[in-house]
Formats: sequence, structure tokens, C-alpha cells
Amino acid sequence: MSIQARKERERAERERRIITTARELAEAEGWDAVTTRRLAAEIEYSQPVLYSHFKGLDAIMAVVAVEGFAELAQLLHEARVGATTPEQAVERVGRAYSDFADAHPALYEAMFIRAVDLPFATPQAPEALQAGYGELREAMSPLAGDDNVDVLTETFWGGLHGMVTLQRSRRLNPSTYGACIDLLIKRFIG
Amino acid sequence: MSIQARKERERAERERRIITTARELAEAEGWDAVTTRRLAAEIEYSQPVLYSHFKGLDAIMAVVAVEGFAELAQLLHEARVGATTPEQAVERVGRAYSDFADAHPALYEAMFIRAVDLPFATPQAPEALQAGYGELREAMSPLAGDDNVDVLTETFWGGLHGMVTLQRSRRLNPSTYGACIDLLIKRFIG
DNA sequence: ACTGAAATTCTAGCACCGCTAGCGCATCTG
DNA sequence: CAGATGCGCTAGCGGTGCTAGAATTTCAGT
Repeated sequence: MSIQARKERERAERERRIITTARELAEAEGWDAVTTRRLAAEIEYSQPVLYSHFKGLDAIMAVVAVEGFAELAQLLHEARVGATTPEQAVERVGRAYSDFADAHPALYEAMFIRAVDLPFATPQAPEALQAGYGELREAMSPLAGDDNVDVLTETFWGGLHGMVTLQRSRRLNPSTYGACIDLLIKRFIG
Repeated sequence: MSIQARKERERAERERRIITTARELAEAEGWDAVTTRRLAAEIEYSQPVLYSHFKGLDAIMAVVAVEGFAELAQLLHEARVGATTPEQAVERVGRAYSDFADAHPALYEAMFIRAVDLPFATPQAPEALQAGYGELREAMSPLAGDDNVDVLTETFWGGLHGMVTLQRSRRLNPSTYGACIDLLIKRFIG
């Protein structure tokens, strides 16, 4: 059975290489540069090999997205537990979200702009995604008051997402972006 | 000069037909269905004709987007002037924006998600776009208080845009979407 | 150790994309 | 009526995601 174990291990390694190569390529040159031919050349296999691991290019992007969900969830968690007041928690979480989007634009794109075939607001959603949402929710919860916590969480998330996407597509005045994030947070703390 | 006038008129009509066909096709089947071959077939000319009118497919989408800016600006204006209080103005404008996005998803996509080659937060931006922003700004202005009006306007816009885009890509719980819009507006009125 | 079977990887190709060079025809000018 | 001009066409380039089927490698049974 050792020989089969080796093959499985090598196959898993190749799959990892596909994913990390896709992510690196996307972060370096954007998702448009991540083509099946390019990816295949990069891992030094032929195109059809990709399809023995994934259903298609979208599925590869989805796996990268899930990786991103995990990293974001971790960052949001650290931001939240590092706060001393509920208000500070919201502020830190909001800033962590915005910073993450700025630091990893391609990753953010896979997570929240492209890759529609992932389930989102359901129990079938990836665990890491639910964890990230949970961090946001946990931060908002003490400040909900009469408002429904999920509505509040989704709205705050929507606000952050909107700022992030308008900023990244150069639709906002760049010089006021920071002030906008500040104001958004203020409106959800008050 | 009458013969040349006729030719110019016919050429302008053909250009209009390209634009309206692109928009109709996009609204009916999404922008992915708007290909040069499809568009050419629809207007009953060959592909290269498109390039005698526009630099490329992106330019066609940009023209559709500008059309959308004008329509949105008109809707926002009507919403704003139909209000009796500053708070109601913000509420009506916010709802008009969200309703517009829901009613014309492909148009909204061209305006605020794709088509990056249009100038946005500068004086070179299309007039209709500036007009739309102006309506938003006018609505927010009375409620700015100590906050910078442009920062407030961009932030409110960002919030709306975020809700709209997360909703359209099915990343939100559909049953709470309305409540989220309500809450967002409330947070910017209070 | 050798041969047939099974699994794996490759080459080659499909149908499509945006875009363009350059030919042929229709129209206008002298 | 001949030549020049401009317009729309056919055909093609290099690219895309994806796949059928050949070829190679690896395994299993005698």
C-alpha cells in the first residue's frame, strides 16, 4: 500500500501547487493572467491535468477564495479579541477588513467579486466563510440594540464591501478613502 | 450637402442601434452574451463595422454606462425633490438607488462594476455621472453636521453599492435585504 | 519475467473570443 | 465615362476554456 500512498501524496502535492500557483499568478498579474495554458506551463504539466483535479478554472479560483476566507477570518478574530471595548472591536474589525482587501486585491476579488458558484448565506457555505462572518457578527452583537444582529452585520459588511470595491475600481476620490472608512465605522458605532 | 447629410444620419442611426442592441442584449442575457459577433449579427452588419464606430467592446459598454448614469441621475433627482424633509430625501434617494440597481442589473454592472476606462471622481467624469453624484450630495448635505459632505456622500454611496453588489451576487440572505437597506439609511439619517 | 489490463498523461482539436489586414465593390468626382 | 475615394466585407491571427482519443506508463496475474 506504500506505493499507492506515495502516488496519492504526489497527487495532493500537485494539487497544492496548482492552487498556490494560481494564487501567486493572480496576486502578481491579476486573474486575467490565470489561464489554463499559463497555469499548466507553470506547474510543468499539460492543460488536461488541471481538469483531473478541478472541474474547471472557476473551481480553482473557488479554492483560492476559501483559503482567503480562512485568512480573513483569522485576521478578524485577532482584531476583535484585541479590543477592550465593543466600540473598539467594531473599529478594529472594520479596519482589518479594509486592510485585508487593500493588501490582497486578487484574493479579495476571488472571495467577494468573482466565483459565484460558492454557497454563501447558507449552512452549506464554507466553514471559513462562516467563521469570518461569525467574527463580524460577534463584534456587532453588543451594539445591536433594537436592531436584528444579522441585519446589522450584513449591513456593516455591505458598507465595507462597497467602499472597498469602489476604491479598487478607482471610482472614489483616493484622498478621502481613509476618512470614508472612518465615517462608516463611526456611523455603526454611534 | 443633402446626400452627405443622409449618410451621416444613417451612420448615426446605426450607431444608436449598436448601443441599444448592446444594452438590450446585456439586460436580456447578461454582458457575457454581448460579443462582437453576436452584436454584429443582431444589427445585420459584419464585425468590423463595430470598430468604425467604437474603439472596442469596452467603449460600447462605456456608452451604455453613460446612458445609465443619466437615467439614474434623473431618478435620484425626482426622489430628492419629492421629499419634504432632509431625512426623507436621503431615504428616498437611497431607495431609488437600490431600486434602480435591482431593476437594471446589467446596466448597473456596466456603470459601477465593469468598464473601468471611464473617469470617475474627477471633473473629466461624464456629466451625467457628476449629476447623479450631485443629487446624492445634495441630499446628504443638510445632514452632514461636522462631517465633510463629500466624505459623507461617498460613504453612503459606498454602503448602497456594497449592499447592491453583495445582493446581486447572492452573497446575502435574500430575506433580510430590504431590512439591510432600511438600516443603512437609518444609520445615515440619525 | 512477461503479457494483458488499467490508469495516467499527452497531443491535437473544437468552438468561441476580440480585433484587424486587405480585398472588392459601390459611390462620387472630374 | 474613367479614375479616385471610401466603405463594408471576407478571411485570418492569436488567444480563451475545455475535451476526445491516442500514447505512454504503471500495475496485476500467470
